[in-house]
Amino acid sequence: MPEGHLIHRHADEQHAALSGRVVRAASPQGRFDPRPYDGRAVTGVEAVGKHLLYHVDGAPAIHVHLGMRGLFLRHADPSAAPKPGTRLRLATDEVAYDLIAPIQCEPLGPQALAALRASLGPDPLRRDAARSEAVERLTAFRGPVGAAVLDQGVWAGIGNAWRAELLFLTGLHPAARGIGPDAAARLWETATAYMPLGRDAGQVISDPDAPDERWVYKRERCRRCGAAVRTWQLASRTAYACPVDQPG
DNA sequence: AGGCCATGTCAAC
DNA sequence: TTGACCTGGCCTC
Repeated sequence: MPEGHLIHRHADEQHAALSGRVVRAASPQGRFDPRPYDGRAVTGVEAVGKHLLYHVDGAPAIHVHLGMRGLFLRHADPSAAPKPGTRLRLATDEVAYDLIAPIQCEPLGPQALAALRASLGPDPLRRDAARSEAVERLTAFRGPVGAAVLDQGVWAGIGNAWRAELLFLTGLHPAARGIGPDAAARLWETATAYMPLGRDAGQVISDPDAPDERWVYKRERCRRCGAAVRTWQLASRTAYACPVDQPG
């Protein structure tokens, strides 16, 4: 379930395991050329929204996007055989990470890297995200707030589950338009408060006292008031809202 | 065993 | 607007 919180979790874990180490790189599937990376030192792994970036000494960065189905398999024994479909394996003497079914795994030079960063809005999980810019980009969006938060150029890292839960927690209806700076700031505060909990727990957390529960996402009834949750398509994804707690 | 859907995104029609 | 990506989880048979 790769929304931003899980991408950051992968980045944190792999940064700790790979950064400062020389790695073996391989592509059992054959759709990525590992040669520029094999035997080189990883200098950092970071997440920007839902994108992962591997910085490698003397080689272009590796840009990975998991999409909906991509996943990592971690092998505590780096001599373990990878699945045949493994796009990329990065391994040290201690651990191997196998990348399966990403929508993107490509080398990225400095210019393309800068373009990628420029295309993304502030990420609630990054320290360098500025609240003022987050408010500006959200209030400037022409369209419903439920489409704005899924637009990675507005805010980066939010997916469908976080959209549903963050809008609920802020009391905003996904179809609401013309969100003002106060509401935008409250939504941003909610995102920066909850998404780190989700990163640390490895799942969406919208109630710290009930980490496995959701308020409206994929629910028949609102967990707070019991009203029937409304669902409809918004920005090509299923939107969820409580008609009582998220009035029009 | 097999069908369908999913937390995402983009290129091709 | 649809297909690709080509996995995993859940459901039905």
